[in-house]
Amino acid sequence: MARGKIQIKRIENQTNRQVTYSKRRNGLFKKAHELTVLCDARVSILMISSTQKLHEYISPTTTTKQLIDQYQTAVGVDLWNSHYEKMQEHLRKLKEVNRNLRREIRQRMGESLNDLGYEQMVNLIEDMDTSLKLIRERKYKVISNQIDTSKKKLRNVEEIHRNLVLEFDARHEDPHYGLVENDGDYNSVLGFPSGGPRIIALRLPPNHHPNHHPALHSGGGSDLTTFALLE
Amino acid sequence: MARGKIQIKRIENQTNRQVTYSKRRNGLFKKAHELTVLCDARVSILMISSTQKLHEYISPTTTTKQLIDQYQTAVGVDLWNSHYEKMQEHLRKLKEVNRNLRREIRQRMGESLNDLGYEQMVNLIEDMDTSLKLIRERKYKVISNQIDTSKKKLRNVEEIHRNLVLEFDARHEDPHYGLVENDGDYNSVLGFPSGGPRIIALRLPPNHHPNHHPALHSGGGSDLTTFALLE
DNA sequence: AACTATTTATAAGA
DNA sequence: TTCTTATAAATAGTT
Repeated sequence: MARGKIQIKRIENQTNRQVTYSKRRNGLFKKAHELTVLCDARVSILMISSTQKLHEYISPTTTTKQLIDQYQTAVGVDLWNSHYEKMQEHLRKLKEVNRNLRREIRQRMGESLNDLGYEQMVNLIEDMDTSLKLIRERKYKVISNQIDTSKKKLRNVEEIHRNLVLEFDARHEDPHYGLVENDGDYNSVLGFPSGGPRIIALRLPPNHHPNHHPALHSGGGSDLTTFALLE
Repeated sequence: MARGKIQIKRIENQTNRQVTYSKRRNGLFKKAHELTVLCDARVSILMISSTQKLHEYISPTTTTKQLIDQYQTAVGVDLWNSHYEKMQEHLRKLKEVNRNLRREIRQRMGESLNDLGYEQMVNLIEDMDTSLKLIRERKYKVISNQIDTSKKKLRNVEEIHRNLVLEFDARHEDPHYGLVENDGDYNSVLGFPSGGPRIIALRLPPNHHPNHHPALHSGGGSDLTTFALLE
């Protein structure tokens, strides 16, 4: 626009094009900024040069993201909709499944029975009867397992007790023996809440017999001998 | 820039501002387009006026979405991500809820009982027992309703039958009477699957008695008298 | 929306 | 890139 008029068509000279791009870009950004200030408007300019470099202008009163968001709202076509669609669909299906699951549970709890036909109600009752039997069986199994475990624990404790009595008999001339910690309260061992492996520590006199009883496992270098109870 | 220099600051006169916005907007878009052509660049301009109107320029060689996508890639900040996050979270929660619902149903069907403690199992059995009672009560209620309905239908059919017998007695000298359609199969009326209102048509002789019986409603101009069954 | 005096942008050259 | 400058283009104020 100076020193000669130019045709508005692609500048073939690469350097020239680059220079013009740079100059006009600044001009454009300047105009955009003037518009922003003069007219209290918000402007976003994104441009990509023929060399794929990106430049942007954004009015100081806003952000590019904000303006793009507003653009979407105004234009109505949600630019990220295509990104969302699958997710939206997934969400919809999940909600549907959820609704159905909730209804099934409600019905199994005796609510929302209006949704069920007579046949379905009969089936539900049959099904729940079967399930209830299964759960009761399972309950009995759990109970009997616990009884078994308790019996084993009891036997184990009795065994330890016997050993202690033997130990006591063998060493009754020595006044230093003694049972420390868990002093004979075997009943607590039988309770339902099962803790970790229970340890009973027996303080032995320093010079104890090397091989006392096979069921007693001697602890490493410590003078505390430990007895692991069967779980 | 003509007829006097102006300060680059907000134009207070509303009309003036509007006019300037319009003029300069066109100038900006024209410049943007020249840049597009001259320099083989791609330009996107989004602008929002002080009156919240949106205008845009986009190089004919591209689309706004394309340019915004490229902008994102170049700048590295994913504009859509923040939009996703809420949805992702929602999705995650729904899946979790779904999982729990499924587990509850499985447990109510006697599966996955390993996840339940003894106490929980006892509670479940109690709960299911109660629910089962509820459902059975409901079933009995449905049955008794159906029985009531059937009884009503039966009484209605009997009434019609009585009327037909009376009608027959009153006209036994006329050999043209006859029952057409639904020829006496009252049992089918008692079946569980309830249809629409049942109609029994009785073909009467052309010159029948004007007032036969109050329970028989005469159909309009037709010579078919209809009997509506109570539902 | 058109006009036009004037400012501003910028093409070409350095 | 930046500066210079002749000239094209844009536009503020007016009609």
